[in-house]
Amino acid sequence: MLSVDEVLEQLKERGYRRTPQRECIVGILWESGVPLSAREVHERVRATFPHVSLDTVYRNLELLREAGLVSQINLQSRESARFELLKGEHHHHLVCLECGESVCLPACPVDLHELERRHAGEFTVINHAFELYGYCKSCRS
Amino acid sequence: MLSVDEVLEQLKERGYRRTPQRECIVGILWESGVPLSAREVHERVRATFPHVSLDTVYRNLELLREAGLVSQINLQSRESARFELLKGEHHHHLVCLECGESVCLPACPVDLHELERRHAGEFTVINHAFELYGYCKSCRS
DNA sequence: ATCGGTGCAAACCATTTGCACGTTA
DNA sequence: TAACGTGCAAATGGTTTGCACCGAT
Repeated sequence: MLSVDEVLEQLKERGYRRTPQRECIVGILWESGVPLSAREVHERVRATFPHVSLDTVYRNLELLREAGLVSQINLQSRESARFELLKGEHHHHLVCLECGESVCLPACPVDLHELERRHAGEFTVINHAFELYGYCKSCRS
Repeated sequence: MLSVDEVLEQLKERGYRRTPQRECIVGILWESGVPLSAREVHERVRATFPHVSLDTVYRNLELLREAGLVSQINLQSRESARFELLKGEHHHHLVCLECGESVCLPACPVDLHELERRHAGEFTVINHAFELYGYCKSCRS
């Protein structure tokens, strides 16, 4: 379970600098339990740094994604991508088709090693995505 | 396992008309084993109907998706969506991060009923998405 | 004769990029 | 002070929409 400082430390090890904007963006992602869109991150960052631009948010999210510290989620929805800080535990989400809110699934239902083994011949598996779609308590009427 | 005609028949039952463009788009999706982007569908349709517009392709793909006859796959990257005709069998894909090509997984690795049961209280599960990402034989060097 | 479907062009919207300046190491 | 990071504005690219005409039922 990584802390905000540990995340920033990992960035530093990769040669990235520590800036107030970057700290704030990581902090926002850290605090929020659920995946956020770039726009949502931007709005929250602006509460502290009103001058921060949306491009900076995008650039930092991309950078965090490349560093493997953030996962980007955009399967099967035409909406904007959502980003989540990976604090360590591997998991997936239940996504509400109505309000877009997402809930964490307690565990990964997939035996990745088994799948990797099965396809080792033709494919090198790097990553996977799994999402459940449906309606949350307040949206199913 | 649905045929092209059966797909068009299902559309008719929902009040949609049978047009040459629509027939052709369904035919293209049918022939292609792999998911295609809207642009790819457009290019292939144009081989037969040079005048067809990209918007028509999008409108028909959306219509087929709404009718539950096509599944939309958004790769974990920011590339364009891909669309696949559902001929009946439920399955998922292995997607190459380099060339974008996808391979069908033989089976669904998820016990959906189990998951539905587990979350029945707070969530009504409608659908799910699962994708493996990695590198295919020719792209991993 | 209707009303859905289509083509065209313009609009939209999330995301990306070029550039000049400010900041971190 | 040398890159890196940021803000701004403009570009990009996939997808959607308004509108007038065409064609299937």
